[in-house]
Amino acid sequence: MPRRSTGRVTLQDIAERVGVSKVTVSRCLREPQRVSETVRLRIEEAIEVLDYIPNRQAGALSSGRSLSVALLVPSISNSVFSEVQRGVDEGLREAGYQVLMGHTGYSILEEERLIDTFLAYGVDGFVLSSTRHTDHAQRLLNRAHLPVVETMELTDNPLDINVGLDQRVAGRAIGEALITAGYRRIGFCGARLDYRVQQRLAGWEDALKAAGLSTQRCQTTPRPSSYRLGGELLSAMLERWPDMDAVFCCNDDLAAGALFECQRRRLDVPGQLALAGFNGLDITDATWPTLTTVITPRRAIGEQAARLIVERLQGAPRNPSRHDMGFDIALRQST
Amino acid sequence: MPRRSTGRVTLQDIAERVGVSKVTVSRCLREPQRVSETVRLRIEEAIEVLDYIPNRQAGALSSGRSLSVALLVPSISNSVFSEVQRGVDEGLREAGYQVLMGHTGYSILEEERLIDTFLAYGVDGFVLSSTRHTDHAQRLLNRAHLPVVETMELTDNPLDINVGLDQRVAGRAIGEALITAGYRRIGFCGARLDYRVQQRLAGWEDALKAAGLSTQRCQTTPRPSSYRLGGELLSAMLERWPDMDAVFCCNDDLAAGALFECQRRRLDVPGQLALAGFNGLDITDATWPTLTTVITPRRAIGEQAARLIVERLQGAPRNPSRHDMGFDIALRQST
DNA sequence: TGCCGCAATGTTAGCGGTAACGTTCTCGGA
DNA sequence: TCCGAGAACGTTACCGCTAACATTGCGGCA
Repeated sequence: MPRRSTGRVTLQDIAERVGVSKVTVSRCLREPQRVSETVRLRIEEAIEVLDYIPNRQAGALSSGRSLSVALLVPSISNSVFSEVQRGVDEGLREAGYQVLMGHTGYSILEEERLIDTFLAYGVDGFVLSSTRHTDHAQRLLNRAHLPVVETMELTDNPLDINVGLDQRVAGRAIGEALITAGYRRIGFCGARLDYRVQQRLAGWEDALKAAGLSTQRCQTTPRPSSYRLGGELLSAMLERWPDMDAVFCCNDDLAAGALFECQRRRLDVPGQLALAGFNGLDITDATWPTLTTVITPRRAIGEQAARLIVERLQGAPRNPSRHDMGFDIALRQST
Repeated sequence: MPRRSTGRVTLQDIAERVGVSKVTVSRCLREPQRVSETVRLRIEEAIEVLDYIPNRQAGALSSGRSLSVALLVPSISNSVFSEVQRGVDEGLREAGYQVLMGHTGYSILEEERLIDTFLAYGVDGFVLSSTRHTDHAQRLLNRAHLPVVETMELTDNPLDINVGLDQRVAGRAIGEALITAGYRRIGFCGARLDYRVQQRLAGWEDALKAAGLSTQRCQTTPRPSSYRLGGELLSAMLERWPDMDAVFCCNDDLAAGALFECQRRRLDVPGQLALAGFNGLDITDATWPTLTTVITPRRAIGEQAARLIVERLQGAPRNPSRHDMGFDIALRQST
């Protein structure tokens, strides 16, 4: 007994109904202008009537192209990446590609696992949100000969394409902005401490050292960021360094949490303590006082990544490149 | 000239290296206990050495199962759904399924498009985050004979499985909580006005009417929620109804934004105005004052959805059902 | 001794598409 | 009249994997 089909409508069903071969139907879907008007109309009608849904697995298997691209982000709940995702999604959808998203939970091992999974699914390209990967992951990506974009931070050794901003320069810039604003006893508070946060910390140190200021007021933890953690870290810092006059928080969540803690303590911001965040999330422009932050071009990063991937998928040659998308300092009420 | 292969390592390559047929290799991957120890070890070694990655498209095409499930959420940036996503993801991954996520932007037309896309990709099931769909989407889902879970709200007419909470009852509960706390001139502010928000609004009206209170203080807009919008809506409401003593915001983003606006106006919360939100996002427990809210079991909803999908994928019969996951009222400092 | 059963592996025939090449037919120009 | 070029459609052979069934070999038991 032959294996029975899944029961779904196939190209063959359309072909039989119209009285042509299934290649003609396939052609009609991919290059309509190569099929005569009359046949095309009848095929389109049959597709409509039978609710035909092409089987992409079969198509991909046969053509070697899946028309999908994987986007790996560290965390879905972190709104930082939802903007990147939007940019990527929009750009790729226009070109007819579907974005498949995975989240690594900030773990390069999990990233490796996902790269493996999505390679198994036959994606045509990858957008990663870091430049740090396991050796095995790098090997897999190199062997696959697919376009790969590493986003968010910049690196001197891109796997392929690199789109992001210099996190260290940005950290230095916000440090300098605080110094320019007159603050002298500036703290840093950081959570998670992934590579990007470390870079921001290094930039903050650069700025303070260049101005001859102490970099000792530095409170970090490997725990994941959250509003509450921002409050906790700030409390610990106020305890250790009561004279602190400003804090650069490694991201906006911590900064907002720190602000709430100040409100709880009836500590005037920026009168008694100035606060700065990083990323430019919506909340920084909504709180009272509004929060000074570094606005990162996340959407633009996503769009650029999509553009470069599409270019490559449409035949552009492999050409390792680095795209610095810059950043903006938004000086707001909190400093 | 025959079509050349993609150059990727295939089952055949492994088979040749080990000196067995490719079926044995395939079997070794799917049912290791059915292959002799010696052969198994040699196959595993070959897989390791050659960095073999199975081609899921081919596997899915042949077996009719893709080991993937689609999860459609309205918005990725809305942290409400990231918890659902985590629950779904965890549950499905354990069972060996990959979650493919799509976002509908709160549009049922876009949902329809995504259902079509993911059917083309051959997913084995769907988790939707609403009970509202286009007719065509419903037809597609019914015809596909796949397990489908509609989450978040409850419905009397589930497509298949329904896991959520009664949004109207929850809206009523928070209304009653405000009344019990002594508030009498209670407002409602809502954005987006999707079905769930409408239900919460109806619940709020139920509560107020039952207590003989006026339901006129109701400010809504179709615009999407944001912190800033919460501030804008509150401003408009204070203008129209200066005597208002409490506001139930349809979600936590609006509530937080309203709180920030109160701080800006030096309006004491809850002294001069009480605020309540909906969902129980992290921020509600971090602000000063902390925000009263309805805690929805989003993670549990996701986990339950995953459990029920897996059950069905493992052979349980179709059995339309409704699972009320309840909610909790968290009375905090803002009321 | 012969036969059965089972473990281990192989053979065959697809799954639903698409690339590459073949065939048919029409039509215009030398 | 004949030939050649396209347009329009068909045939064939895969893509890489797996379901279903076939085969082999060995041990145990009547």
